[in-house]
Amino acid sequence: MSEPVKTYNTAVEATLEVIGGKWKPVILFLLTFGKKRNGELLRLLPAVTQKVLTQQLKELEKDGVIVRISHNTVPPKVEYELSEYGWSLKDILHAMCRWGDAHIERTCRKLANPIRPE
Amino acid sequence: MSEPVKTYNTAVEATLEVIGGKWKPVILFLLTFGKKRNGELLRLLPAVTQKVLTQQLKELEKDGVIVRISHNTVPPKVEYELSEYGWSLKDILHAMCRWGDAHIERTCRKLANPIRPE
DNA sequence: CGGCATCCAATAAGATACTG
DNA sequence: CAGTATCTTATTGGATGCCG
Repeated sequence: MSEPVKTYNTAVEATLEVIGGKWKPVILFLLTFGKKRNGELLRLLPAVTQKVLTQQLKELEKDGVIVRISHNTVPPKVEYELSEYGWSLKDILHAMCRWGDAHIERTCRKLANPIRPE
Repeated sequence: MSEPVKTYNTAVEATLEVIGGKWKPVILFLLTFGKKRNGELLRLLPAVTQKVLTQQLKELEKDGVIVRISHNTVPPKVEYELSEYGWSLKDILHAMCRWGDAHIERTCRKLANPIRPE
């Protein structure tokens, strides 16, 4: 009944298992600029629904790359932040950001509301 | 009828549009070790079917990061290689490989047939 | 060998309503 | 505010057979 030990053919596959979700790299990237609340993430990612966001956050938490901080207040306040382990993804995330910038330039597309550190 | 200009909220999204497919980073990573034939890729990625592989390769070609080389022989021979633009993804791919190595270590999983340069 | 077409199953995502 | 539950639709993926 216990999980069989997973094997991979390339190490890249192991990485994808953690950050391979459609929105995970973007969420993690946003968190490199600091803690974010659920509602903030929804505003920053207009194309993502509450359901999908919750799913992705739960998986990221289960994989130990983010931490969920629930303040017991009324109204509720929940914050998400990168865990120490999550910070080890910074190189990948920022490389993806740099490549994306160049790719947008190349394809004549646009950054609507470039998100940069506050 | 023409494609509207896409806009993004983060540059990371633009990157994901190119390498966001489930197998794309792995395929690209394998190609950093040199040209590969269709059949080779199928062998290296036992979990991927011909149909899915073909799809991913086509999209990568359309996005300009790989090149399809079709030799007009019998039997047919088709090779795929990184384009010059595709090589600009190297930093991301190798960062993903390094992180995956560490993650496998951390989670006590295994690399079945570690793929390294020939 | 490499790849396409078809059909069908599995999974992911959207809409809406409701709750502590 | 930050979710959950349920239902429905859309997208993705597997299996099989055929073709240049």
